[in-house]
Amino acid sequence: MDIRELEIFLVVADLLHFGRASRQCNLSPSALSRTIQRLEEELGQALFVRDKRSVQLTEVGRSFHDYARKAIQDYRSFQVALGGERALSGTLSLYASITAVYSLLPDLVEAYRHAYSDVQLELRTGAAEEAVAQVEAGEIDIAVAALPDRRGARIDFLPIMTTPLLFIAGHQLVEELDLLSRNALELVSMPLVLPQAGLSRRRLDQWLKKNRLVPNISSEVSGNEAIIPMVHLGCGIGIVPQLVLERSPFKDEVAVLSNAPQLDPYVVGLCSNQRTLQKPVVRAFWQLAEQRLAETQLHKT
Amino acid sequence: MDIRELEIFLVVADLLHFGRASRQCNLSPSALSRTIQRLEEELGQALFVRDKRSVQLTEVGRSFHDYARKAIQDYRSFQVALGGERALSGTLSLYASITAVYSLLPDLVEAYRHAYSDVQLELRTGAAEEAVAQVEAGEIDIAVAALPDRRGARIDFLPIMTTPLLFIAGHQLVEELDLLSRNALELVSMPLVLPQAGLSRRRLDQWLKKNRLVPNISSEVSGNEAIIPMVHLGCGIGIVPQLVLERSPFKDEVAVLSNAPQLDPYVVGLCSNQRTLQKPVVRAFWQLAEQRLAETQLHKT
DNA sequence: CTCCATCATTGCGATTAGCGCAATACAGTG
DNA sequence: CACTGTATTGCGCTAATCGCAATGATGGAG
Repeated sequence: MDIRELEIFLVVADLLHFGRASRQCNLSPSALSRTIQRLEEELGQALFVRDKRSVQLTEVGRSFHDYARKAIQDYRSFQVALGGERALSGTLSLYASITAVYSLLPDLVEAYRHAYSDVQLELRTGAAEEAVAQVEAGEIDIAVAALPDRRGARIDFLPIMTTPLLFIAGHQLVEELDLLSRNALELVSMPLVLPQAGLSRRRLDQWLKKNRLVPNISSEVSGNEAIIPMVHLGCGIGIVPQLVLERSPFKDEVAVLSNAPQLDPYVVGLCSNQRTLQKPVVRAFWQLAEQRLAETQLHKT
Repeated sequence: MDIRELEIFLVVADLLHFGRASRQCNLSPSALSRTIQRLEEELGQALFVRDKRSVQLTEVGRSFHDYARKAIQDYRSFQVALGGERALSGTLSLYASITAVYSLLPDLVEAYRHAYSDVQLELRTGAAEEAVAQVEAGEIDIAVAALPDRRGARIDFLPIMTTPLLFIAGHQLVEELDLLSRNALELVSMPLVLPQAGLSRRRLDQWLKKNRLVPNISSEVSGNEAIIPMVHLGCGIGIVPQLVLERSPFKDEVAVLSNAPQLDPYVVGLCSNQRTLQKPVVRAFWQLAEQRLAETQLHKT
């Protein structure tokens, strides 16, 4: 009977759907199922009736829902009261992909430093791919990076913004190959400049596989930022997140191909493992981000 | 942050002594120390000041004490409310040594059946030694037996009563060897009837070792109950818990040797492992026993 | 002053619990 | 009847937790 298990229960009780709940909790379906089983065994009462097709709360489940909400509430209040007593101190280690350093980080870090000036910050930059691994290993408290498709265990993500994946080409190449009048399938047969690995590469590979195409790769580079100069040099068509393009000094030297395949957008956000996320210094950063996110959402509507 | 960890914290906060707290929690000192460390890390604040010679609560520790007590209270209330909604049902498996079946069990079982008549009881009897093993293996919910000196991990005990270990001999033997006028050291040099294993055997072995004596074992039997007839037959001096002697049909046929070594008394009580003790059916039995125990204590005073 | 007892902590090996993956069971659908 | 969607279960693996033994530090006894 753990705070985390209570939270998991609340999600299931809210959604009444194990699969969706498991995704929301960043948990495999089996783990979620067994978590609920554990709770039910510990209480000696069933919390849900699984009706082969639907999930409903039992009477006991409803009582437990009240209890769980209150218990979590109490715990959070206590944590807040604790934070009020003493200013946070310690070290917060951040890891950010270059993409993220340009976009999200300044805002967040400024706000954090303003609120918790006693916390010493440690910022490391590197490839987005590495970020998740660092978080999993506990080397880093929070990574600010693109969210991978597949999430490891005990990792929490906080999506902050999305940015579309754009196909770009140098102006000269656009004219040479008459790129603007071609359809998506034709475009991806042109010479491509791709990252060796990473999310956008996987997205393209998925799309190619779905359409049974083999890419014509003119060059592979590491890192999204490096793609843009390569494209500028006319090596081929590149794929970059809009966010990266906007911050690039070459952004006016390349053209965006609007007649390109629609890949799923890049999602950028925070990434931390659930264990270190318990640390107050870390949780504060996370909650600050959530807060700013909520404000932004409100602002939009 | 687990209910159990909160309880552990409360014990430490109450006793302000890690060693004693660890014994009260049936935990090794190291495990207890690390449990507190975990809590402190999770909260990001120290709960105790370890002053090289004394342990004191910090300010945060006092707040946490309030929180923990309330959280446990809430949980217990919820469990009670749960129990109120539906009568307990299921199976409770008990294991009792013969000694215990005669003494403690009738009271407890009757009270339990009266309170929770829907629970199906399963009673197995056997050697006291085996009881703890069965509990550890999870084969049995609760054992009613003598408490072993060394307790395994994750096992909870509830001492209910103590009974002294008595040296007994057949009347004929008392006269033959003039037992009543001999001192303790001489007595244990006489032929002895001992259980092959078990607590009373270990107690005697300890005493012998301390006094650098080698026993003169006339016969070894299994089980305390069997000792009495053997003693009655004049095989030698036996050692039995008073409780066993009282219930024995031979109790008038043997004499108690008051001039014998004083061994630590037998402690009889409940034994369960902390995991199955979470099951409501099991916890109910345990709490019922605690309740009756408290009433008895009150009665005495 | 030295030796010893006490007490919290830490290193280490072993055990347990919790997770993800893949397979399974089962009901509704095209 | 194949197929999809959904919860569960078998299994291997990793991480958490425990007990034992050693450590370090401290105050009291001889």
